[in-house]
Amino acid sequence: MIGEIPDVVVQRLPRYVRELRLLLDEGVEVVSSQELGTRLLVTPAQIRKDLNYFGRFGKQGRGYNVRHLLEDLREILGLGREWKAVLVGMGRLGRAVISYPGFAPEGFRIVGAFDVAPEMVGQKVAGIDVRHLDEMKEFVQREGVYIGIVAVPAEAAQAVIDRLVESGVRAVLNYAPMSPTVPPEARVRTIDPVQALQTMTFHLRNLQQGKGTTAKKR
Amino acid sequence: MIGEIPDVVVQRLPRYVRELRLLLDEGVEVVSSQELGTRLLVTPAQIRKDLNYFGRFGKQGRGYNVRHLLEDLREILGLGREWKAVLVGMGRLGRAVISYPGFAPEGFRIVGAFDVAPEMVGQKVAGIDVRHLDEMKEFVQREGVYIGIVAVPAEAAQAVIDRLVESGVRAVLNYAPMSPTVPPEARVRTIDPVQALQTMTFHLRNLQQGKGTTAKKR
DNA sequence: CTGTGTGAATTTTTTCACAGCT
DNA sequence: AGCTGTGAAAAAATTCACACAG
Repeated sequence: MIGEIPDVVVQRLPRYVRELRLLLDEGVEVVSSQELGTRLLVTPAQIRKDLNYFGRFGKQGRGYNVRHLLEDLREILGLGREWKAVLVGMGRLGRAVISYPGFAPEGFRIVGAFDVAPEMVGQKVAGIDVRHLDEMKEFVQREGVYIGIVAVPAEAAQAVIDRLVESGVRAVLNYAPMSPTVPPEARVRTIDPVQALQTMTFHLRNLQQGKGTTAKKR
Repeated sequence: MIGEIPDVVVQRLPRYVRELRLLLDEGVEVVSSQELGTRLLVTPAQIRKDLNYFGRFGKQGRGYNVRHLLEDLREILGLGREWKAVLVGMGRLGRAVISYPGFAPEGFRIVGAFDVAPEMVGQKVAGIDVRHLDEMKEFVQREGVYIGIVAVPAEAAQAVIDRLVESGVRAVLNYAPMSPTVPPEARVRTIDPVQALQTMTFHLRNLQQGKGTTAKKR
């Protein structure tokens, strides 16, 4: 039923979902590709094409029913259920991630935390027991976890990702600043704020240096 | 001199930079597009095409000098200097960002922090004074800051971004889960781990719900 | 020989434009 | 009349393939 969907299309769907929820909260019942596109800075044709990969959700002359389209897209993205995740790496970054309140409302629940540092293992962070990495495989398989979040130093990340995938994890959210590889049965996405900044400085490179700490006031 | 570079090319350059530094640290002096491509999961032709937008860095029959290519790419990306940044939003996320040790080694220094909450303003976090948002514009202009980092709730983010750009900021790193818009003189990039997860669940959607006892093998 | 630089070919992605449903 | 769904056209990105430099 769903054929081969270009990845670039899948990447856009979550943005549609989020905007549709805003529209729903605003009490909007029907939206045109035009209006949705304006709000998301996407062309109407692209929205229609994207949605068309999955079915015919619109009513000609009218637009899309916000509630139904939202529900359908959530279903398509597999968001109609809760997803368990494990987090590896309980350093500063890992602790920030496990305390981040943005995952749960979207159905992502961190159910296990792992590290190798003896001083971390056995602790409880944000209500979750920190276990030794060696217990991870058993845990992942017992709990049926398919998502892993990696917050270890870059040097250790590939090995951790390998172990996650070997344990049964099929989707990895990587916070380590490196380019990981995974076997074809798994996916990985890297969150890297520094790289995001570095792509923008390209366009800024001829701007003036700001005043340094020793600069005189003007 | 540098013509119109496709954005998709610029996005890849920081990855090349990072891999080249690793190679340099390993003592590798020369690398082929083949070898670099293998390490980054990119085709050799793509690497050669990308680099070609900026000049001829390679030696035929030999490859690219790691040190020189690294330096040249850093210069192209504007990474040969320190960039000041301001952070807006000192909630849980903002405090994690300001304490994140990954920015400074790459030349991004957070020099100012802003919030509107009276209980935050006046505090010092990670050695940086938290000021009221109303002081931001003056600060940004006095210090010559071109980068803003946004860690406020989604509802407030667009207004904050508008104020940043109006203050003179030209690049915004947005941590709020929303789709911001900026005028053409500025750039914005959004860091959104939830969306990253949501693009991956699409491929996982037919996996079993996991609960210990009903684990299934294949 | 090896591996770059680069036009040409191919593939992918986006946009156009309009028939047809409501 | 308004707006979707969708082929066709256009644009963009990627890959091919090879002349040629070291």
